[in-house]
Amino acid sequence: MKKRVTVKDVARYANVSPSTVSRVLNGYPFIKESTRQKVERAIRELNFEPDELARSLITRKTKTFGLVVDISNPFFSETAKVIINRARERNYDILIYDTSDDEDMEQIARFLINKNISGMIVGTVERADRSCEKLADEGFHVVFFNRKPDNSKLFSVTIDNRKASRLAVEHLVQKGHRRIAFVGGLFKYSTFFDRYLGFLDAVQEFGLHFDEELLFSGKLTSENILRFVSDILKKENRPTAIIAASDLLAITVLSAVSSNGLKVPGDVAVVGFDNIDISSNPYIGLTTVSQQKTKMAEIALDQLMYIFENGIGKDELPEPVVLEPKLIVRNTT
Amino acid sequence: MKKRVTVKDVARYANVSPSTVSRVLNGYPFIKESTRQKVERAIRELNFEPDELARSLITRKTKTFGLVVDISNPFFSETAKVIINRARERNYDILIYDTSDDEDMEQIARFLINKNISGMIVGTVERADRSCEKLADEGFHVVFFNRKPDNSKLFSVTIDNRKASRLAVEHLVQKGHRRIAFVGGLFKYSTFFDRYLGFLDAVQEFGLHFDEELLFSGKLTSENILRFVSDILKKENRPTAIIAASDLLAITVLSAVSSNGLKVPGDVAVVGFDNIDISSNPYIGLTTVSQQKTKMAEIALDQLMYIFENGIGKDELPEPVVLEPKLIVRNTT
DNA sequence: ACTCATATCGCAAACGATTTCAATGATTCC
DNA sequence: GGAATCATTGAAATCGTTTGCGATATGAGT
Repeated sequence: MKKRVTVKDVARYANVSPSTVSRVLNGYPFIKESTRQKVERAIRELNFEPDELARSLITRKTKTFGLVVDISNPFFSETAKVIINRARERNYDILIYDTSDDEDMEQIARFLINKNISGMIVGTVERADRSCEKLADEGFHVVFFNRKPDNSKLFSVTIDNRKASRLAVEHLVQKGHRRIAFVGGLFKYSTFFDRYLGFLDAVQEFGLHFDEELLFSGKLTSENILRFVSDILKKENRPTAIIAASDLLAITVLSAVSSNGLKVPGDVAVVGFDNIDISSNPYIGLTTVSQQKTKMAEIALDQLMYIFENGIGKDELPEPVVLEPKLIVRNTT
Repeated sequence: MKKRVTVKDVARYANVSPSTVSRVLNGYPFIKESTRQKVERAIRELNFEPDELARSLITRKTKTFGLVVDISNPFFSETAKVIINRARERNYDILIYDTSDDEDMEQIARFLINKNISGMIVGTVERADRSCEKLADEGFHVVFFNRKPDNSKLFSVTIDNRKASRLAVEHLVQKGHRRIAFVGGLFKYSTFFDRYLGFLDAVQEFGLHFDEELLFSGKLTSENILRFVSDILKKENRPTAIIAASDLLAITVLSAVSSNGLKVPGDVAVVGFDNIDISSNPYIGLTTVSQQKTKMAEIALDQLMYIFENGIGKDELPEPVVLEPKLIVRNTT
């Protein structure tokens, strides 16, 4: 059981008081250059690392952020990887709060605050109600990731989902498709809703016929999707392409298509969103609109760290970041 | 900014000293029943929750465990979900340590110990060297999950991988297959090695011809696998079935098969291991040997919590748990 | 009644940092 | 040259618990 080296030890070694050591540690401005050096040298030579526990006990904050996602969803586990590793490099910890269904954001925040956690990155959760804004006053910061809080001043990083959809349609139109179905998620999620809007945009832009019946937006169970796709494929003028609002959905669509005896992409083209890892597996080879998930993850974390470390002026609202979607063409179109 | 209620408040309210409150909190035996009741009532009425930070500062341990896995691998993100949620119910936290490649176990442990973390569940990492055993003396406990430490006294929960392989072969033999290929991972991982051994067992048991050339065990890149599968499928007496040592591998195998113009399961049958979520997607419909991942996750966590809370006697080694594999037949066989 | 063991509990010192307050020394200003 | 200012540091309190030690009370044993 090795002995811990504390600020006291450093202080004694450097011939100063513990307070001074602490000040050096925290970048307090009024320290004589020479003593700063002494202290820093002592820190180095004694191999001192401040005890975050003791530190947190008094400052009432930890270098830990919550990551609120559905961790078994590949899109999120893949981005979580990025966030976790980047956080580790910077000596922060990430606590994953797993949530599949919609939970009350404020309740989640309370849970994290109780653990003295300093902020959270929210990926799931229905929609950002304004309750989160107040939390900033308590020193708890919230950034949105992949979802755009409507009507709120909180920071978010997303892709331009509307444009993303347009990209998908454009690609299909170029391939000669005119009847395109859209399998969307629940519209209360901004992501899905925006993708739907973009779809409508494009339908109009390219002068396609809009058919209410080629649109699905219910609960995303396998059965629902299989049934819907089967139904539309049995119509006399069936669609020749299907856009699914996520890769996971798209894969289910693929199965519905082939179980109806049709070929992809010959009879029906399919495109998804997100570009999760499995989509690039040659067996799937899904054409998809990429989210730039790595970049998105990095920005979300960086922003959170920034406002945590520097605070946030009353009026300087961080501009939401909107990334460009990118079409990745593979074998399903 | 609400005021925190502390043991002091509780003490005053119950008319005892803080020490007594603390003792009640920790189940100290010599407390008069009547005062225990008083204190408990005070705790309830004041809605007191002990500050884990302060607690940890002095006890030098946290109610946090590390989970060492490759979090973007579906098998692990799916089990992580189980572990995280179960931990949360019990008021424990999970810190994910993401690692794709082999890192030194002891170094990871040191990292976690520095954060006052009390133990870890190890899912990845090449193999458990004995260095982890010493850590128990420092109060840091290690349990293995999905990997069996060879030659070590540490706790582990796995499935009977050897039997799992046998199950797969048996199933294929029943379907009339006699020439079966095996795509395994690196043998330094106990999981993969055991699956290989089970394969050999079964080859012998069912009197199959063993052909060195139908065996792959190199680095698991997509290219390697595609090439290998293509090669063996081009032979004049090609295998009629392929076993892949994980579902992810199996899906890649599927693509290799179809890109060689062969049909699954008509021309070639394929079976995987793990039963990750995507495998049940009808488009994949992979026949696989299930790991009982949920149960495995639960046991690992429970065991870790148990030895953390009750300590571990010098000589009572916890028996490793080995779960039964279960064959799940879908459309690839 | 007088030990003595055994419950039961409170005091005060930890744990390892931060932070307020005041003291000191140096510098500047008139 | 004395007052005022400002940079620089240390002493001590604090954060919210746990815990070693000692004090008291209680009851058993003789």
